[in-house]
Amino acid sequence: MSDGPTITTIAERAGVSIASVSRVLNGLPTREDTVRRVLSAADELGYVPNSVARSLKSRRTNQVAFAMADIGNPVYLTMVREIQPVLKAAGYRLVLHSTDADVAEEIDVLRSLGERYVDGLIMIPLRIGEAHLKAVEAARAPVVIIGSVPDGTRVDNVRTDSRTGVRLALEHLRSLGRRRIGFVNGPLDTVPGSARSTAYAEGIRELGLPYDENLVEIGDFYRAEGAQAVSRLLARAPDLDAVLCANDLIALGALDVLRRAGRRVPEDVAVAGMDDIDLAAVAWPSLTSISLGSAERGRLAAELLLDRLGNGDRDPKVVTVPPRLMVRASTVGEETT
Amino acid sequence: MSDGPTITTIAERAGVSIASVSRVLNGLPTREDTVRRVLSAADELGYVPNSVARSLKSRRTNQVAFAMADIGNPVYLTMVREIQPVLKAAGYRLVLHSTDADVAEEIDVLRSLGERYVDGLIMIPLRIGEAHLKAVEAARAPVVIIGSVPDGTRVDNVRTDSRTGVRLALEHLRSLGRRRIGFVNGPLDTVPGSARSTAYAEGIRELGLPYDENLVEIGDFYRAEGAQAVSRLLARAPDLDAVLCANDLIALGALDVLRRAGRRVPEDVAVAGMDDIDLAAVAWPSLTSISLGSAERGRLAAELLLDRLGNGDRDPKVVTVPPRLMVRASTVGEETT
DNA sequence: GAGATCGCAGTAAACGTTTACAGAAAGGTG
DNA sequence: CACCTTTCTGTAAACGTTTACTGCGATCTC
Repeated sequence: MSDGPTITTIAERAGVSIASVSRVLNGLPTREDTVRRVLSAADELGYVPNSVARSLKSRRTNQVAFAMADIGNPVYLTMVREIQPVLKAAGYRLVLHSTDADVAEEIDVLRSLGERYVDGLIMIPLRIGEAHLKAVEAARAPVVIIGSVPDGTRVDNVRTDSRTGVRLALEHLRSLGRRRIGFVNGPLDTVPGSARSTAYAEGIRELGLPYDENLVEIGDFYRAEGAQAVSRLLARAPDLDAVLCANDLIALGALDVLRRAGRRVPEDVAVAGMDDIDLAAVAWPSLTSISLGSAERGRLAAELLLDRLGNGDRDPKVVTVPPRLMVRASTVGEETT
Repeated sequence: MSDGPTITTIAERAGVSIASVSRVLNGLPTREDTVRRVLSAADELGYVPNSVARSLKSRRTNQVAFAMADIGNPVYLTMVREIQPVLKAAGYRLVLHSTDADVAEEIDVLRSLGERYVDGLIMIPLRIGEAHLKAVEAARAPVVIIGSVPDGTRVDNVRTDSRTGVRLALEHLRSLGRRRIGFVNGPLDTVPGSARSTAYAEGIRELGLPYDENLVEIGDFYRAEGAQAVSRLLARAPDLDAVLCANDLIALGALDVLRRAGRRVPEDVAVAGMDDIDLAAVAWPSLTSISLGSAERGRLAAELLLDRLGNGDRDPKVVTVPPRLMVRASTVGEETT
């Protein structure tokens, strides 16, 4: 593990200057004979260029960071899986940050862009407040935010339309004849939580159904917390005939709770989730879900960032991925599987 | 997005030399007055130190890489989730590599350590051949391998004992009275595939059962491929009363296939998997599995690497995580859930 | 054959830090 | 008061690259 060879080592062995070595290695025009000597010296020494030195000079690191709350969340995982190959193909490495949805940590990631250890950042904050927006605008490297930012914020942005998503789900449930449609949400101070809350209230009214606050329960976007919230909901509104869950993890918890409570899905209670995670298709019964295009959002974010890296000062772009209804057994029964 | 301030900028503003700035920022003894001037200049300018320059000088990047086949695999995901906080607490960032189990890519990751963009690497190769071992020994930065390497290889190594794991599972199934125990494996040229294949043959004999090659089927370590393999197995050995799957994804596929085939689990066919992924506990029926301590292996690998980074030339360590049997409904029925 | 042109290679500066070394100012000692 | 410490600061080199500039020998042009 001795110190590796540098261009200086090569230059000495090949009997040329370090400038020539650099030129050869970068494919700049050089005399045939010099090229040969340098290349064979580099080869014999097992030379590998030092990327740190190169970065210092070139001011590019060929690294991009992705920051999300927790890679255990299937949605973020899906995004990582899409983002990575796109970046890799473009010659970038991926640095992963888990922020535990902690605002201070997220701000810190933005601040740390000043260290210049990455060329850009893709971030998906659960909550977006003033502090975020200020930090984003002050960021020292290009940033792409996944999740709606206020209009006018000068940052590349990939969004989905969870309002329409909720509406799609509600219409689907209503079209199956359901009238007592419960809603299990995550925290209201999160971006998706607040959007989906509003959308549920609106959607219910548009369908001509009465808004009953007993049909709404708030937990968190995880399976266990979701399951508890569903239990509470079931206690408060035992007559419900459908449950819309603000994400699929909650919905999976709901399937469990309903099964244990002896309710048949979908005969007694139809269940729909959101995000269309991989698990939705393989759960039992398979889960009807609103796809919010996680994979596509990830890919688009990566592409937006690459585009921005190649072209520093174009205007910020906003890309919206439309939600799609994925109908499966948890609302319409097995026959369609 | 103008170029950020450097210590030179600060030095000018504070009217001192760059050396003083550096000393103040690193907390070296300095006159009170100088400290104040430098700090306030740094503060006003929003200075953030350039980590690339720092790395070049210090020869440390505070980055560590983790390379695995595919982060979509729950086992690797679990490891990432364990590794990340350990590294973060020690001040390291995580660089993620997905190699798609491609040997050339894995070798390339090892080679790229010469670029010195990370201080160390944790790698989990699916196959380990001569080329790997050579590349590992030649690596220009500390490496920890998760997965058994041949004895004598000079590298830190975290292993599990899948042989014992398979035996635990077989004994469990036998103790439940099962005699026709099928085995669905992944490719034999992989490290786990070959180990588990041998272990199954041995284990069956030790239980005094006849080895029947009709009870063995090979697919791949994924759910879909596993399901197909289970279908084939079921066709060849319709009388089986238990299936051991070489990982949990295969086992989840098995649950599906058996349900569609009208076999009750576990009454007609008991199913056991390996890895004890999160999903095993929440599947329906919940899945009996051999835990191979993925989380623990990840954590140990990170700790080994940190230890090595702090202490370059201790002898390589080998740590083994013992397998544990997690009994759930897919072998013993619902009552224990 | 003299001067212009060209292809190539070497010197040196730069990227933004850290740090060895030397020098200056201030204080203490005889 | 001369000298020795001590404390602080500045100069400069170094980390490993890339690249602007300069210079040299060879080829071309008339």
